[in-house]
Amino acid sequence: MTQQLNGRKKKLLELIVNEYVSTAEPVGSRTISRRYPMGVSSATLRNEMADLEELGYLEQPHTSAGRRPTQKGYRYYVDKLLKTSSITEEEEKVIQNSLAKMNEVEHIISVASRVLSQITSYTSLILGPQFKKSAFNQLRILPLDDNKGLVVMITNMGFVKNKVIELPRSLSGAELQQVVQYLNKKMYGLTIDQVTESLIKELKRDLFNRIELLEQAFLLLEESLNEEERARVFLGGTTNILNQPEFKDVNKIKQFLSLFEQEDLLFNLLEGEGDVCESSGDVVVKIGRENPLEEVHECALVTASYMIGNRTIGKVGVLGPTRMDYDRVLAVVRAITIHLNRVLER
Amino acid sequence: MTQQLNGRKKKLLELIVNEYVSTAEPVGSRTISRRYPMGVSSATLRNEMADLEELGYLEQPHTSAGRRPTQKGYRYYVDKLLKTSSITEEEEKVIQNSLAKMNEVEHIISVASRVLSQITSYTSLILGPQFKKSAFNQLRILPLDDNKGLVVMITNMGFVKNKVIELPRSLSGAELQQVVQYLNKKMYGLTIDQVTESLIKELKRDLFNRIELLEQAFLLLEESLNEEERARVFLGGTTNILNQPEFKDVNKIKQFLSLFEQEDLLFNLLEGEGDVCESSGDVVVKIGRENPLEEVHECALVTASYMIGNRTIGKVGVLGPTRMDYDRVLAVVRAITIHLNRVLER
DNA sequence: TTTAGCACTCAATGATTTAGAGTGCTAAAC
DNA sequence: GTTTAGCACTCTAAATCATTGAGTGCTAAA
Repeated sequence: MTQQLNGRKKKLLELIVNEYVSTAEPVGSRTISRRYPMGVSSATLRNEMADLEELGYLEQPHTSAGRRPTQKGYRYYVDKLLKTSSITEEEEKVIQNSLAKMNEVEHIISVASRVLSQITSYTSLILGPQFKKSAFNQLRILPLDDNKGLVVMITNMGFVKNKVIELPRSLSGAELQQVVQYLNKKMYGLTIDQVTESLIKELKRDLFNRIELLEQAFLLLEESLNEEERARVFLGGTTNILNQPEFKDVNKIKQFLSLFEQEDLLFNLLEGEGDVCESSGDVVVKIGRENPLEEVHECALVTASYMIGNRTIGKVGVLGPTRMDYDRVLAVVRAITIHLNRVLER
Repeated sequence: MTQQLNGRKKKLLELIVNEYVSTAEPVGSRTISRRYPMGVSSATLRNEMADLEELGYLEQPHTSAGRRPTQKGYRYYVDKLLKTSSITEEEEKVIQNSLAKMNEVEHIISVASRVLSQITSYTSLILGPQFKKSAFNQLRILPLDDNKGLVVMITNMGFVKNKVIELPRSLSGAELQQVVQYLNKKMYGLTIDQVTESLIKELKRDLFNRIELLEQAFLLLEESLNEEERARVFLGGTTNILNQPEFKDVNKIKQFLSLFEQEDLLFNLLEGEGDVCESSGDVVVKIGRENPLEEVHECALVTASYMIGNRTIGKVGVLGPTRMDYDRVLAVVRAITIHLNRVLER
């Protein structure tokens, strides 16, 4: 389908994309020949542009206007024409400095998200570390006073989850230890994902005679499964899109912004993709309708995974108009991901 | 300054506010006399309206337009004319049902915020429980393995904060217990607010010979002081304002929405006020420029405090245009607060 | 004090015009 | 065969102008 374009057409498409990205105005043959002398006249370019339109890479808003890239045009640009550039040293420094001092994971990520949106001036989304993908390490019950205790669950990735429960007096310390030991043995090494309801039922059965006493301790487990179903999505620069001329219509703005209030959609946006095609663990670009979600049909999404050790635990993304500075965004996303990996390694 | 208005003027102002609130159009004498027959002609109303304008309660966008309430007009309406109504049974049910099942505090509040914005169709803000206002209860160090431990800090309001630290092997279990015991004794009953840097320094001095070993444990304390400086602000319906005709200008939208990305501003908005005047712990209304923050000069903010026990731990608020349905919003905020108090009581 | 009547104001709406950027096509030039 | 100059044509965006109608303020009579 996607034919090979001759050199001049490639160059032309590239110029048009660049020009349109920076001006947001449909670009005409005249503009190109004036601004980027290619040794041919505007008439020639006109012919070439008509060809590119026929091939589906360009479109006209109306007959007597210049042309702008279609989704297919952007796709070709990203796949074939993009030269991987890198970010400026200054930007590099900004990233490094902002992430350097932080300790807490959530904090790091929220800062990363802010930096990402600032540098790109688009909207950033970062899918936080997913508790459920980390492996169970141990469970402790820490007596607080006569009838209260703190259940603490720790995962191999350093997540800690806890809950204050009431401890029936009738339970001796020794018994408690036994139960805890048993649970630890059974669950060690499983990811939280794998602690299914059926496993919990099984555990309960095994501990039949002590169930009621520890009903509340189990609550922690169950809540971990349900409530934390979706990791938090960290947003930055949600209003940046308002600077884009294509979003001057209030209804579009509304549709776009209300997306950010639906964390489940955001989660799917980030998590739902990257399925197979994410070969090298590198950056993925989804343009316009390539994304099933209607709200982003006029947007492009650039994502990458970040990891602790060799395990992917979340995603970094930038969402902007399809008329996006892909070159730059790709570089920034790549850089942020690398820094995030480094910092999270501790 | 604020003179007494005669009965008819009061009634008229009330009608105008109501009418303007529901239509968003400046209301003219004719409209009023047609829609709400008061036994007098439009000419009479015209005179009365001219008076109200002179007194500063009404204004005209331009000479030949109807009139709309000024900030002063709204203030008079809220202070003198508002009849406290209550919410519908259905709304009552919605609130009750949404909040009933939840356990975790954060979750409760985030749901409350969503419900609040849904019912009012304005933007809701809830200032989450403030860790720093709860009192220190105890600190524990829980050994994880040979060289790691989990520091757990628990407050009287059931907040738990923790951090994984490295434990130097050279520290014996008994020594550790001693240190922990000492810290507990020193800090018991203080609010986190009161654990100042100077106190930490003092503690460090007392434990001089063991400082280095526990440097990291102190980190938890220090982070508690700094990072969690501000409690989280939970938002709901941030895009609801886009449905309001007075916010059809993209720049206004931008200014308004970018407020929501600055948590510190939101924090001040909610916390900074309610200072003294909040006599009965009841609902507070701030209209337009009564609020120092420029971004909300065309908005009204309705807030109330919620509490655990008899201690205020956070605030509930609704932010909308000054042309707000005060009657309804006050009722809803009141209701939400009551339910929140009840649910948080556990 | 109230009201009818009337002249006047002004934003909003819609029609009309104009200007300019850009296209497609043709015929000549390379 | 490609490229180019020239030209007629198209269509939007901006500017101008006229119209409409809701609403006011004022005056004089009830």
